[in-house]
Amino acid sequence: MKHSYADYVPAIKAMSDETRLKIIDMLSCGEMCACEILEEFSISQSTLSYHMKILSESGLVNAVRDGAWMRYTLNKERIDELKDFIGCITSDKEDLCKSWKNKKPNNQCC
Amino acid sequence: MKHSYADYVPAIKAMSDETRLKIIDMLSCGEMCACEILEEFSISQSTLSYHMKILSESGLVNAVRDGAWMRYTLNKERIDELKDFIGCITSDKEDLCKSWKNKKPNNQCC
DNA sequence: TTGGCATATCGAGAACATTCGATATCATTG
DNA sequence: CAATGATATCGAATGTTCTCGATATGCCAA
Repeated sequence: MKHSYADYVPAIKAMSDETRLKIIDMLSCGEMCACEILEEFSISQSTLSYHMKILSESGLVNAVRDGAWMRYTLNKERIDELKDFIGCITSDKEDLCKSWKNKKPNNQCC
Repeated sequence: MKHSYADYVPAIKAMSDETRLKIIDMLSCGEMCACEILEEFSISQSTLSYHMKILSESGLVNAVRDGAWMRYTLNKERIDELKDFIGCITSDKEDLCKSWKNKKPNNQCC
């Protein structure tokens, strides 16, 4: 698989915050609107808006306006891509490994 | 599964950096020492040491001293835990969802 | 068309992250 | 035990993230 690390940094950064992790967890149950989400936290409305922006700009969350409300859902495709990416970089890969290893005789370092 | 969001924040933060993602990718090929890793980057030795500290304190990477060198490996167990956690918070869960949804009649928001 | 509710943006302050060069520590080898 | 090489830590500079209150915008309903 081809991938650029930088392509995934915003999504991983989006997940690297306790509040946003909980929001993702909540959205896994299905669509929620901003004010419903807000009720579960002790943060200001502007702070929630900031977090929702980070989540939606990262691609992990879809945001659609419905009248006065914003309705949020998880972007499952994007989340699957991220999971695949993490699976990929944490598992052995013949080709890439050849270029990083095998440069030195065994067990010899610097 | 029981989990606390905060337990996973350091590991996700550790992954939210391009340099560290590449290091994880490199380590997926097997053990490497600091100076081998350093060769692949254009960063100072102290900066690499900082990144390796973040990775090892997050639990994603094992660090063992071998004489003058540090040998790094991926902590596959911890990585699997993280993958499980991400899988968990991004998939529907009967019990938790009940507490977040079903508070209001259908489709009614704030 | 005005009032009120939902959400977004702005500006500022505090906290945290990243980088570096300099220096300290620790291990090995002569 | 001195010299050298590998790694860690320190202190400072710079950039980024998170939070808030204040205010703006967008939408609906009377």
